[in-house]
This record gives sequence, C-alpha cells and structure tokens, in this order.
Amino acid sequence: MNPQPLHLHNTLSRNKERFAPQNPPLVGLYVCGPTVYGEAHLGHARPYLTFDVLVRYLSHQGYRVRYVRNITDVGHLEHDADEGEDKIASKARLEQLEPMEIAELYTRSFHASMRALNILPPNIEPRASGHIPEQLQMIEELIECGYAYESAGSVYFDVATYATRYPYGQLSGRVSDELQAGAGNERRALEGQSEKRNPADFALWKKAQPTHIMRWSSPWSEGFPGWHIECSAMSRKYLGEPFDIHGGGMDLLFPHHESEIAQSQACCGQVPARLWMHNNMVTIDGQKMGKSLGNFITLNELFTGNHPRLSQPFDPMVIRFFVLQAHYRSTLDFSSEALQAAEKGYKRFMDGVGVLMQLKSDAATDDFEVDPLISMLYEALNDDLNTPMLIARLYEFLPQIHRMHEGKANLSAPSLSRLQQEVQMLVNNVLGLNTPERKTDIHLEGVMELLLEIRQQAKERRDFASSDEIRMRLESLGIQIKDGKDKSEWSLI
RNA sequence: GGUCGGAUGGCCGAGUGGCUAGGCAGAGCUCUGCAAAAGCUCCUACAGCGGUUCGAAUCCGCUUCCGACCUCCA
Repeated sequence: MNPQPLHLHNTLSRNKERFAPQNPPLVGLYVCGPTVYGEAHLGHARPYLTFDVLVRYLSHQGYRVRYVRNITDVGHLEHDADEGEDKIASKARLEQLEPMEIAELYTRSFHASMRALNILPPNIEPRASGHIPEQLQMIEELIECGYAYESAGSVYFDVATYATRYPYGQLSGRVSDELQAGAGNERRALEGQSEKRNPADFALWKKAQPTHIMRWSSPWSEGFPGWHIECSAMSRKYLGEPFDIHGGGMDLLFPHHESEIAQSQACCGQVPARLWMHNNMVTIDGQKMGKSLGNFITLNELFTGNHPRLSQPFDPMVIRFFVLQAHYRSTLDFSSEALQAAEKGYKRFMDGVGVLMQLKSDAATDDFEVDPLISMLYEALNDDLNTPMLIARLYEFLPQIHRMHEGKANLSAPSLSRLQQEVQMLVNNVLGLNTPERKTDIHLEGVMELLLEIRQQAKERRDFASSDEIRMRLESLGIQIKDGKDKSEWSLI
C-alpha cells in the first residue's frame, strides 16, 4: 500500500528523514502549546492543525501516539513590559480578574476553537502551573551539575559552561561565540541582564517583583519558572528522554527550543527529542501574524466574520482546508480573498468526495487502476506531510468521479469500495475534513417533499411565476432549491 | 550586523534537471423555462544577470527585493 515510508523534515539535520520511532508502535510527541493570556488567532491554529494531521496520520498508520501539548499559564514577560511584569498579571489588573481566571477563560476559548477546527485533543495537556515541583526538580539538577547558578534570587542557565562540553546552537545554527552578545544595532534593554554572568544565559527561575501576582516558593526566592523549563520538565515527565518528535512554530526555534535542548542535554546527557519539526508562519500583508505586531485575526473573528479585514464569516472547516492547502513549512499568506477562494474550492472538493461516497457499482471490471491512484495519495503524505499535494491529487481525480457518476467509467464493486474507504479515510480521518451533517427534522423533510411536489406541478403546467416564487421565498428562508433533470433537490444554506 | 529561509501565471499555492500541479478569479461551451449547481474547454508562470548541462523554474555564483529569528513571540 505505502510505496515509500513516511519521511519528515528534521530541523536538527535540515533534511527529510525516514520516520522511525524508537519503540514502535509507540510514538512520543510533544508540541509547544499556547500561552493562555489572549484569544487564539489564525497563527496559533497553524501548528495545532499541522500536528493534528501528523497525529491522525500516524494513528492511521497503526502507531500509538502519546501526544503531549502543554498549556502555559504561569505567565512570562510581556514584550514591552517595563520591569519583568508578568503577562497574565498585567492583564489581570486591567480586567480586575484573578490571573488564573484569565488563564482559565482563554484556555476554554482555546479548546472551543480547537474543537471547531476538528483538532483532536492531545492525550495529555499539562499545565505549567501544575508542574512547578517538576520544574524545581530539574532546576536543582542543573545547579548540581554545574550548569546553572543562582543570582539575586533568580537562577540562570550557564551557557558558557555548557558550551564547553556540548554544541550550543546546533538546532538554530547559531554560534555561541561572543559575537552575538555584542552584535545587533538595537539590543533591547532587558531586565535582569546585570544578574547574569553572560548575556546569553537564560532564566530558569525568576524572582518575582512585588507587583508580580503569580508566584511560587522555591529554594531561591518567591518567583516563577523561566520560559523554557516547563517544556523540558513536562516532556521528560510524560515522554521520557529522548522521545520521538518535538514540534512547534518556527519562531520558537531560538531561543526556546535551543534552550530546551541545552537544559535536557545538561541534565540527561542527550538531546530530548530525535526529530524536531517546525511549522512556518501565517503572514498577513507579507508579515508574520503575531500578538506583538497587533496584526492578528482571532479564530473567533474568523468564525463570526467580525473583523474589518473579513468580508464574511468562515466555516472552521474552510479555515482548516485553507491551512492544509499550503505545506506546513511554507509561509501562508492570509487574506479574505484567499479564504473565499478556499471556501469555494472546499465546497467543490467535498461535494466531489460526497459523490464518490454515493457511488454504487454493478460493473464486473475496472476501467482504470485504483492502486496507483491510492499510492499517489499516500506518496504525498509520506513526503513530509505534503497535504497540498494530497489535496491537489484528489482534485485531479474529481473528473473521474463525475465520469463514474454519469456512468461513463466503471469500477468493480471491490475496487470501488476500496477506493471509497481510502478516500474517506484520508479526507475525514487524516485531513480531518468533515462536513457536519445538518440535522433536519422529520417534519421539515415532509413539508419540503410536499412543497417540491407542488412546485413541480406548477412547472409542469408552465406556471413559472409560482415555481420561481417558491424558490425565491425558500431561499430567503435559508433553503436552496436546485432543479435537476426530472426532480429538484433542496438543501439548507 | 549575524543566522536561516523565501522570490512561481490576476490572486492563493505545489513541485521535479527534460514530460504544462492544483485551487480561486476570468473567457467560452454543455445542461436548463429561468436560476443555481455541475461538467467540459481555454488562460503555459517560475525576480534579474551570469555559469554548469544536450537540456534548468529546478544545480552553482552574483545582484535586487521580502520575511523569520537574534533571550521569554505559534
């Protein structure tokens, strides 16, 4: 069935590598989750969609995936914050809510958006706030090994010492030389720099300012964990080390993932994950869609159409289709027009798939070969999860489906049923595209049948005024009539 | 300044050293009382300049432009 095995691009080697988990059929996957201090936007959806397809495909291939995706709810520095102010704490004062209330609110909103996009929940969704002991433990280990030091109540990772034994910067291709510290024209004035031995050092534990609401006690100070340690601690707890795949957005490559590698390597002597996958950014007007740039469109705004850049609401499945029509390692440029194009394409695509599913066969022989076709579909996925290629090949097959529908081509019952199963599997289970069945109650069915019958009679006596009025008024009620050759069909808009 | 990645037809987006991805838009046609939908057909692009090659959008070099990252951003 699968002509060639699954290959995935590994950021660590910058090559496509054959996917081979350490302990098949088990696969350990960790993906960096959201920081829950704001509404999730389209940019956030991309990694979760990408890795959703990965998880679905791996499961489809018979792997048993343990998918861990964290919730960052301990709060980190605001981009423009003055003095190490906690993101969540600062928002809390604005809204007069408890920090954890905010985290909870946005966590729920995030979950709702993920559900709408048909993104399967991870197997474990650990919260950083629920894993403070694990993080403290890891920090202590790092201090014991001599890779971390305390300074004014905070604890920092000692990059210089680390770099004497391990290659720092192997993931991002960055050199750990002095060069980078002094380079750059507009270095940001960062809080806590003076406490560090080296500008490249990063925080494992931060002492909380008096204004800082979210805080936990530790051997060093009342404070909160550094940004990178939660992922290291939680992935180690639930997946062990090394685990198979670590994923996230490309913007996390440095410093986040580089730091994770350093922490784990210093602690456990090895790079935490064997395969590192990074999705590219969603752009808008050629620029990264991001919180700090303020150019983002939230998922809820997309679903409701409530944004100046949007001409209409978009079905979550259209968003999903739109994202999957680009390869995950390419940037994807957002525009309302592009989404509208995706919407139309999606409808035609799913209609075609629907026609295929309805087909029945009474033919004895095949007019074309099914196997090569199916192989082509899998080849696309196996080549680094090339969903746009998979979708394009399914599109190319659409005319053949219609030919069969018109009786111009035939497949034997076994071949047809195999094709139907495979396509359904790929479209629904792997790509995760579903047209939810519109629930129509039995009364409406009957009423519509009656109405269409009356309209048909009107048409037969060439009373087009009446038949057109019925069609028009139904349309204003949200019911669309399509006249076929000898009967009409109706559907909810 | 450094590291990395891009530049593909009106728009969105794949891709391979030779065989015109695909979608949307546009044009024409078929079907049709009219619509709608659907189907068929057409629209042959790869930033620029060199080089390698029998052949390059695809490999190499240079140029221009764009983006991501450079310590808490998916």
